[in-house]
Amino acid sequence: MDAFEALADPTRREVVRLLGARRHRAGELAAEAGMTAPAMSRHLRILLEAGIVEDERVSDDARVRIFKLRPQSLVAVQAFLDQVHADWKVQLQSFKRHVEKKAKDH
Amino acid sequence: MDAFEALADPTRREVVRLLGARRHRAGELAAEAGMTAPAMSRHLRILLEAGIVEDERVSDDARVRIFKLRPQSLVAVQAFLDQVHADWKVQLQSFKRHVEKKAKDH
DNA sequence: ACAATAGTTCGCATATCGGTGAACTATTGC
DNA sequence: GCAATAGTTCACCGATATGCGAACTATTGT
Repeated sequence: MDAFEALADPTRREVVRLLGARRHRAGELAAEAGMTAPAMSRHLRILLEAGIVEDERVSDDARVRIFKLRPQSLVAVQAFLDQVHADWKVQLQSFKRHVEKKAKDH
Repeated sequence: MDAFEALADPTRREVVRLLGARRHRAGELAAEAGMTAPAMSRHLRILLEAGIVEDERVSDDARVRIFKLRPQSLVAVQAFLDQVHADWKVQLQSFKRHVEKKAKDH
């Protein structure tokens, strides 16, 4: 599942927002999202597979799993927006030239 | 369907890219995407409902429907990325301060 | 050894997605 | 009037997403 599909779900976007601010444990994320642990666990797996988050087990308690954001995973999304935006500017310029040419011809 | 869900599908992202460069007719988009007209028609409806594209019928042939991009619809996506990025920078700063404090204490 | 805790995996139910072909509407051109 | 064209809508199908509860694994603490 790629980044776009991963971000299509509101719960996963909320997770990304939370992890942008600080690291969270799986249980914290489930509680914050008002969701059962199994449901959150699957969302986290999807985010892991998309490379959007990574997990760590550095805690003194080996049961807990700490998730953090991999911001570099969002460059693909940003690149998409940038490309569309760049092309759109070209399209606008083209339209502008068209209008100016028409005004000049008349 | 919001912008994130609309952009989750690769076909619809391709449509957005194409419309970033220039306007297209529905049939052109179907052909470009290698897809039947009905399938593209539904994608376009989803993009319309998400406010990502708009259609026009200004052609001399009233059968054709011309689609163009509404770039302002992508600000929500950009805003999401910006927020995450901003929070992440704060998190990094916080981590940096933490490390510096630790180095100073020792 | 045992209870409690953190999290994942497994089945299941429901809903939606995305594709196709067939049928339909509307417009164009002869 | 009629065939061709542009596009949409409908019925259907297979695949997948998301939620839940139950069961399981692993770790902790007593």
